[in-house]
Amino acid sequence: MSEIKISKGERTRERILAAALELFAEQGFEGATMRGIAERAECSLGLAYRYFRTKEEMVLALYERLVDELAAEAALLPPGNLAQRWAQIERADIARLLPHRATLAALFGAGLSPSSPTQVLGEGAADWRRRVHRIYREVVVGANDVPKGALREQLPTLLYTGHLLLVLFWVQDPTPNQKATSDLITFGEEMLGRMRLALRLPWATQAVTRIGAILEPLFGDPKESATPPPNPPA
Amino acid sequence: MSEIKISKGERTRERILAAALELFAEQGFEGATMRGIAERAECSLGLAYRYFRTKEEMVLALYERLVDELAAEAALLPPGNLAQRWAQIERADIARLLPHRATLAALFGAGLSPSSPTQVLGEGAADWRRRVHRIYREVVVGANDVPKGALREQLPTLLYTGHLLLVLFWVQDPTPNQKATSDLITFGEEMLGRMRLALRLPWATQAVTRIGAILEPLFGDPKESATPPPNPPA
DNA sequence: ATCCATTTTTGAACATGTTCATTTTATATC
DNA sequence: GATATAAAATGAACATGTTCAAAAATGGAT
Repeated sequence: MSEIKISKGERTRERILAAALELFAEQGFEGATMRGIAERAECSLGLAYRYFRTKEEMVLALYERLVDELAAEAALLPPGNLAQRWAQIERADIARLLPHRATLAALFGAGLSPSSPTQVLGEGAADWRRRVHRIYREVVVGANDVPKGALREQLPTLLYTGHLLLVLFWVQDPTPNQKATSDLITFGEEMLGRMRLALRLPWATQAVTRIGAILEPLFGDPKESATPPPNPPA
Repeated sequence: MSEIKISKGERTRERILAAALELFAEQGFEGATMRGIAERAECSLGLAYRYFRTKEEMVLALYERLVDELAAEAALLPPGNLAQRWAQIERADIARLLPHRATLAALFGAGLSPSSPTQVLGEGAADWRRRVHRIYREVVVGANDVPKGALREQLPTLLYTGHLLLVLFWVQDPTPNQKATSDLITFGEEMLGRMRLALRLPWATQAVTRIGAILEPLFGDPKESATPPPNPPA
């Protein structure tokens, strides 16, 4: 067998992660306890913390895996107009996330707290944020109806923002079968379909550029400009 | 003194809440401990839990107070076009929330988890969600440039959604002085200014109506349609 | 004043996320 | 093979959110 040497630690880490995801699926994020995870992984409590600094980091590991799958899907996307490509990938993504809805809800809860170490928009997540951004760049570049120019720079950021909002919405969506989310995708698809028409209006183009510029610092690398939200003294 | 009889419990509750807000401001949400709060309020740990079922509920109490202030601001809003009214109230709101940014971040973190008892979009928050919705209805109704018709029903929902997103964005905004948020408000103001022009396009009107319809179930009363996100077996 | 019911208050106990000093196991070096 | 260095693993201890049964204070009716 020509297998790459896989350290014992790697295998243990995998075992723990598997146990964690099982328990998350069975009992939800806060229902699953670290002790329970360790028990199912047949290891001690402390060991779990050797491989995952925190419970949330386990969800983050799941998310990274899901991002890889999303990238694979995007690569296989057939050519077409932007609306089709966008809708298809969003629908596929939502479907793929379905078994993990409750688990991801935890990420989109705690992960949105700026103080959390697993902050979705923080330092720790910068790498896969870049990766997702690249995915949407591909979605745009591969479309056959996207005008050239500055839009090519801003559109991926906009689509990425839309994606995050869509997932956030989906996690909260109380309608049966998350129909509202589905409707929202269809709606977005139609809107994107009218894009070329709308971009005839000069202020529409300008609007896209501006909102892209505003959004960018949030999704770019958090640099020295990053301000941890202090509580200014009253 | 013609004071309304105020029970001892009420006073204690107030004392605990004050202590909590102080500590939140000084040490952030998770920095502040329930024991610390109880100590500063000069009461026992258990007593704090008599008046607040959970730590998050204290933040919720703060938020309710802030919503009341927002309502007061809205009532004093001078007449004008929708764009002006909207921008003014958003700017005032953000400014008012500033001292509590880190504290509110906790709400917008944990509160977005569908499993949280203090869920922003859940049963417990339904009352003040209705209240905020009513505020935005006033903002719309009081504007002198809003066309009649279905829009009058959908616009408040849209503005409310925008408000939530804006606050969410603001809490995360890493730019110095939250400049990006400020830019976003200005941008929104200009867009609303072009509203009448845009609504000449029939599909634009239709778009607003549709997205309003999609969003409504999320902000309406959560009824039997509410589906707590289960983790379907893989 | 006395008694009773209600409200208020307490402090101990529990569950769970997290840390850490220590021990055990694997791996490389002689 | 013996030994030393690094990796892996342990379990006790800690901090904190939360619960709860019991005690203390309060207030009204007799």
